[in-house]
Amino acid sequence: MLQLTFIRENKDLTLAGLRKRHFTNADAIIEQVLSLDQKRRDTQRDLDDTLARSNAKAKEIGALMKTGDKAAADAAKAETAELKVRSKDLEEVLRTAEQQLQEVLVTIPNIPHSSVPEGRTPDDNEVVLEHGNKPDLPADAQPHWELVRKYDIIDFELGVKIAGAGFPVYKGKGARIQRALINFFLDEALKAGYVEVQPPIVVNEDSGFGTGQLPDKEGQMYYVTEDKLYLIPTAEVPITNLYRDVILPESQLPVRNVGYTPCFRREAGSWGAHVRGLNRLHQFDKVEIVRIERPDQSYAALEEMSLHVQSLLQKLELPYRVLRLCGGDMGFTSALTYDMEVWSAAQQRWLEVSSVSNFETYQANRLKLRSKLDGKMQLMHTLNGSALALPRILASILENNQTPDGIRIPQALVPYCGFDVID
RNA sequence: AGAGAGAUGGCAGAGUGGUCGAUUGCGUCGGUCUUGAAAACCGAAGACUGUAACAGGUCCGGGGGUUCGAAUCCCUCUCUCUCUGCCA
Repeated sequence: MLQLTFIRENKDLTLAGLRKRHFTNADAIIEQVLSLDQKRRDTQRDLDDTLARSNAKAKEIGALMKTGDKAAADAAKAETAELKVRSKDLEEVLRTAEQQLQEVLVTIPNIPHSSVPEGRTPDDNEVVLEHGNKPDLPADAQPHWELVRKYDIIDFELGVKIAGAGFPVYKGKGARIQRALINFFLDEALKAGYVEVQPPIVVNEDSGFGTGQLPDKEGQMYYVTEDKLYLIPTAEVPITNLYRDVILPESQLPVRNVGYTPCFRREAGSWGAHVRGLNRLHQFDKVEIVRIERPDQSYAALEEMSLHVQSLLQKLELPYRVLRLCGGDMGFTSALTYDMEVWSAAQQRWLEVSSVSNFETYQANRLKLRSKLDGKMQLMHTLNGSALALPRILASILENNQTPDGIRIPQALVPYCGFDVID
């Protein structure tokens, strides 16, 4: 959520940012925010004034009671009735204004960083760099959904029986390579200075709101109605919310956490031609890195996270590219996002395996995540990134490394797998 | 799941209708002392809102109520603890 004072003091900047996002109705909505804010503050002042007079009267009555002047006390009591009615009314007006303001504010996305490219669709994203050589596969190379059947390492039909489409069953070396990838990613993060956490994989409504999934992406999450809990779509939600309503001592900054969790996404209405096999699932595994930074350090941290993710891809010997998302393609809460995509040789397409974002104070404002720096209380910057999401990594490893004798496991992963080929 | 107890500042823990934003202890920070540290002593310190700055307002788990006045009384929700039951 944007800060009200920021909008108030930087109206033009705000509008320019929203335009970059191709956010419709920006002018009208900002006008509405400003007028509601004005009303809120005027009412607040009236109310405060009324309450101040009530408080004074109450004190006066207390003093009169003490001296035993009952008649004077009763007279003073009579004077409070009007103040009471007035403050009740004003409270109601104030509550309504605050509520309306909140309702509008949560519909406004984050302001893009100045380096975010102009653009409307994924085609407008900027390719920052490409790394590695795309392998030349023989003509009879198979996509991963054929390969997993051939080597019997993932069973999609069995998953349908147990749960439904999009819930695969990993078997044998398929299960072991999943476990290997998770451990590899976690170990690499530990080496880079991250502290491992194991959060709950369900969250309450406050948590969903804190990181921005609610109320915006309600339909994207599985919901357990009986207990009012959401299955997490990413570990970003529980891990970042560890710091909700927290004032971090300066000595604890920066915070670096890494966590492995399964992730659940309903993906309602997004099933189509491009989602075969592992390309899009309802349940998948992911290792996530989360950081909390001083505002002046957050963009350096973002670059560091990007390099960390790239180092993982390099160790896995996967060709990849890094995109800087354009204004129209960025997530609602982000100020700057890098997407990492690996080359999937048999499908002949790039697959997104990581998204690394700086949210600046957007999440922190909802979370009330602050720190006192240089004697001033201020919102911290939150960042997160996948490091990494498993299914598409696996898809790419399977496709890129297929040989007539089986699938070669990347060297870095062999110690974790305990085998060097799937055959 | 049943019965009972409880929720107060970073933590511990007072406060049961009126100068209580809240005693005290520990912890934290600053100072004195010391070559330095510890100890001792002295002092400082909540958050939000608001103002040009003061002032003012709000906050004792959440919400509502009684009262001129609520941390304190009433209702309700949530959570925690203890005992019993069940269970990885």
